[in-house]
Amino acid sequence: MEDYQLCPKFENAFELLGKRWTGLIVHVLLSGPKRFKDISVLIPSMSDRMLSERFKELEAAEIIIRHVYPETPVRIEYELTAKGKGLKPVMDELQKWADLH
Amino acid sequence: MEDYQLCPKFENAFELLGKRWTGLIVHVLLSGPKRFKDISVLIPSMSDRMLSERFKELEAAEIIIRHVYPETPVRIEYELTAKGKGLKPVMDELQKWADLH
DNA sequence: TAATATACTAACATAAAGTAAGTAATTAAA
DNA sequence: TTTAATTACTTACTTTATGTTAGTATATTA
Repeated sequence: MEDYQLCPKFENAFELLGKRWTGLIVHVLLSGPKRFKDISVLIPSMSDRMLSERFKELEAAEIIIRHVYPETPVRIEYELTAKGKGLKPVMDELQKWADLH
Repeated sequence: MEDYQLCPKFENAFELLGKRWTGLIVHVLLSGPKRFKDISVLIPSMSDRMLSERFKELEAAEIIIRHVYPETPVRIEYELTAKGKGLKPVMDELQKWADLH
């Protein structure tokens, strides 16, 4: 039961970012909405299967929204929500750290 | 081959933090050096097996140092290196985000 | 002598991720 | 008009990562 001596919010945050690909997906979406294919090209080492799964998780966590444009052919874009965009400072600090070390 | 359109340093950073438990371990070590048992108590949902494995990875990445004090019984402490402590701003920003959302 | 503690390791089971192929809808090319 | 190409996925199967349980070596205390 009483499973956390440490902040449960922080734990939840790492349940998301501590999964492979999640951080990179959020990172690339910080530069603007993208289509499925855009991201799979930007992160070629990730499989489509994983991208599809992560999108669903991030949507459920309200970090991204899925927009469907009923054009022909249909266009689907993924965009960060306000909550998702709120991760920018985290990503910026991580980028600084990565550059330094 | 040419596998990244995005910053390889950033990708490497997420190869570490994008693994389960890694972030939480770094986080608790930010409050000072800890013993194996201390951390396993602070993060009870993580198994000893994982802690042991993560310690090795973090040591290899030069994010933590392992100190052996040849007392009786022997005491072993894990401490963040300068590189490890450099992750504090990242963790701080993530904590802010977690509090807000 | 038995029990307790620390810092692990080993063996095995389950869950997550990787790989390869396939699907439905549409458009363009031969 | 069959053939190929594109997007946004899904399905089936394999491999890797993680979880679970138990065990080890060393030492101290009861």
